[in-house]
Amino acid sequence: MPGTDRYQQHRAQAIRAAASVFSEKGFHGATTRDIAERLGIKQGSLYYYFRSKEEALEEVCLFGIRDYVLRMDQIAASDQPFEAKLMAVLTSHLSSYRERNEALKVHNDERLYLPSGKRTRLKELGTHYREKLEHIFEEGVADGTLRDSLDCHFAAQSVIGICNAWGDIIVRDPDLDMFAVIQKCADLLLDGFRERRGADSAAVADSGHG
Amino acid sequence: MPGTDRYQQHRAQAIRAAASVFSEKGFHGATTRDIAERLGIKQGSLYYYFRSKEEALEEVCLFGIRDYVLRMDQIAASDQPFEAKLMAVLTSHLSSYRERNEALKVHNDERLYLPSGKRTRLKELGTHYREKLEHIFEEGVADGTLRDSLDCHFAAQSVIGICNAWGDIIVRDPDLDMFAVIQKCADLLLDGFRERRGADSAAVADSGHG
Amino acid sequence: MPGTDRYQQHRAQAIRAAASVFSEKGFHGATTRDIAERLGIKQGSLYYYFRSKEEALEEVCLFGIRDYVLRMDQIAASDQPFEAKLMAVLTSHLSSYRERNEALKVHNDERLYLPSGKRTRLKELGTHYREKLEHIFEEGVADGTLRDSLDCHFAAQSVIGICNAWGDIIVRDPDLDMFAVIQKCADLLLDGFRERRGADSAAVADSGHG
Amino acid sequence: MPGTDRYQQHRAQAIRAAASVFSEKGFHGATTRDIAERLGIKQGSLYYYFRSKEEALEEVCLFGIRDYVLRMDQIAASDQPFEAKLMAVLTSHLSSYRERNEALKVHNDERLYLPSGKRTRLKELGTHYREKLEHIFEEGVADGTLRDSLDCHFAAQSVIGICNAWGDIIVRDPDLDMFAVIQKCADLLLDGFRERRGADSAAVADSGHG
DNA sequence: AATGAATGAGAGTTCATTCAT
DNA sequence: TATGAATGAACTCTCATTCAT
Repeated sequence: MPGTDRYQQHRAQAIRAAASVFSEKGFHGATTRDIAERLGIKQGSLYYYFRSKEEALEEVCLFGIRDYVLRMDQIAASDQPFEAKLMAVLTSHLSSYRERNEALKVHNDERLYLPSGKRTRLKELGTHYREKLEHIFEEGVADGTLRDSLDCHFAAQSVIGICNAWGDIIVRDPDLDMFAVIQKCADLLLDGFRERRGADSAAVADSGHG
Repeated sequence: MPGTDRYQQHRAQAIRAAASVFSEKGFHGATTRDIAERLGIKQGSLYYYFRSKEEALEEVCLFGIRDYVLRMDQIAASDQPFEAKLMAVLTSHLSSYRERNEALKVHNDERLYLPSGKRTRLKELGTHYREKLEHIFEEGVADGTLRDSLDCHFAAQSVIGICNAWGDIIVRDPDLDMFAVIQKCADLLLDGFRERRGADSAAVADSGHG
Repeated sequence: MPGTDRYQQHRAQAIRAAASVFSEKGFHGATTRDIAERLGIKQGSLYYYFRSKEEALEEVCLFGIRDYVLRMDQIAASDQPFEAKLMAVLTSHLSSYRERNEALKVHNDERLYLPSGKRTRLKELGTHYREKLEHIFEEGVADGTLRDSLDCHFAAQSVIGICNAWGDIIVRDPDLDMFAVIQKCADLLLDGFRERRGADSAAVADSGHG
Repeated sequence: MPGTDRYQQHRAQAIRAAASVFSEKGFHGATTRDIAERLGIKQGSLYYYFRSKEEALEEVCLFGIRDYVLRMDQIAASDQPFEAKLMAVLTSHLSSYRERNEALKVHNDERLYLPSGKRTRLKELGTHYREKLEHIFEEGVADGTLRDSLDCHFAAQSVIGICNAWGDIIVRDPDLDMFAVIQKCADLLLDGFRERRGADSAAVADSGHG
């Protein structure tokens, strides 16, 4: 009997189990038995929670970006300088991976295996995320923090790309210092790798390093 | 299965067909029948060219990074300033994707499905690539082009990450202007997004970017 | 796959079906579909009872010699004169075939197709059987029933060989009088085919050797 | 161009190769590629010598019993006492195995996989062999060498059974002393295992044993 | 006289899914 | 709420066979 509170709790566990298995073996490489085993139930019982393996993937993907998008909304709505928002975005994105929120990885790598019909909601959320991020960049340009010439679409995509790349590495290497990575990403995104020849550049380059 | 020239030619075509299918559907999502069909032969005949589906994946992955690593060697060995080398790396990496070399994407996304034994050669090549790239960054630091404080390992990983992220986008959107992307990536990596406040920043910002 | 009673019962039926099919067509000539059909289930369902066709063969072979060896133990432990034990052995062995225990035939003809690792248990049981039989012969020699010069190893192998040969014939010809065969085998094994002439027979027996 | 002498020679080699492979792996377990490899030619080329794998089996079986039956004819036609003929039969049969005439083993174990139509010739030859052997026994009874009560059909079958059983063992154990086995088989068949209680019997039982 | 290349049928096996209990 | 049992479709892979060369 769905609708129950307990049912929803169990279902959430099922989604997490599916996320874990999908992220390890990929959607097609994972079996419903794998998922059931991780949950501690039998294969057939899984269908009490999902109508199909595909629905499981759908739920995992949604779960993966839901709070991730939510946090972006919060960050975007907050009243901080650009640099702080960027840090918040990086932290939110990368700690998603570290908190074993394997669902995000699944969303990134496996969502294409959903039929396009079931992908629209995800696409909307993804677009929403990118647009918010773009908007943050636009604000940065407007208030003079960022270069006038900046292509904010490019910037947003690049941030997402870097975060996902480092996210994958972080997931695979639990000893990696996530906050160091976040810091270095922020430096890269703000100032790049090149040495500043001007007098004041040192102060800028230093700011915020632990 | 001789080392005939014709045989090797056909086999190369088979590898390309496999790359194409794997990149579209993933290793587990793709069927040997898919590959055979793309090649215009019957399913069973594939096994004239590969001992197994897994061997096909192996060959695709190797094919995917072979010349990619080769080009990196050439770039690293060349006698150019850092900025030029960076541009060359970005161009090589991203045009790998544009040239429909789907094998690179497959290498990135699917190589983990190979048994670890068959992955060592790939790992070596990948490490070699990253080390060469790191070395380019180290030279950049040494000659004063890059910040002293730069973590070259981080830098190399980030470049690879950004390239793969944009590579995926490029593969999916054939109308995207690849050279514009390359240019913007170079700008990001060199100078970041932040506005230069100092007097001299103009000189830096100028170099050839629109 | 629990240790349920019902499950074990069904599995036993599956083993018997496999025995029947293997004995008819040989291991490689039989298909899993054949076995499933004889069981009245669909091909894929067989794998609920066996992990592989090979495991089915293994189980059949074990089933084929298990009680056969057991009966030998009982006979060997019994307190009867040699002739009675011999009769019991022949009866046990041949009626194994008549009782449509096709598993024994499978064990004899197909066990070599098992990987050597899975054959050790069978080898042990087979050796055990032969040794018990040898021991019966040794007792026969010791109590004066059998010739002093008898090679008991040869004798045991020969009994097994004759039984298997007649067993094959018996399986194929259901009208054959099994007890007549048993009797004649006993006669052969005890006294051979030659006429007893009394005093002078020795001269004849010599001719033709070495 | 069949009919040539060279062709027939090559074909004979092909038959022997097939015999070797079939005896090792069974008819269904062997592949045409296996046979071709043993011959040193390529898979497709085998069809220059056989219309089908089945025809290969047919030829092997025929080859396996042809000279075996021939030798039986010679033995049966010869003018020797029963004991000598028996020895000749045993020697002929068992040395067939030792001479790596794997074809005989194939005939025994695999002929049932031929369609019954193609089996008639074999059946005739087999029957012929058994009848000749039976006839030898009948002569032995007639001349008083063998018991009056002997079932000659049973006797012939038993001889064949024992020979095949020991033949299998001999094939697998190249160190086994074949002539010792022949001698012991002869003893068994003539006099059985039981001790003779008559005064002179000791001499008989001893004769010929090393 | 032999082979490279291909084929198609069928093998064993896996797996998402169903359903009575 | 969960499971044991079964299914059928699909998959990877093998193999006897063919045929142009």
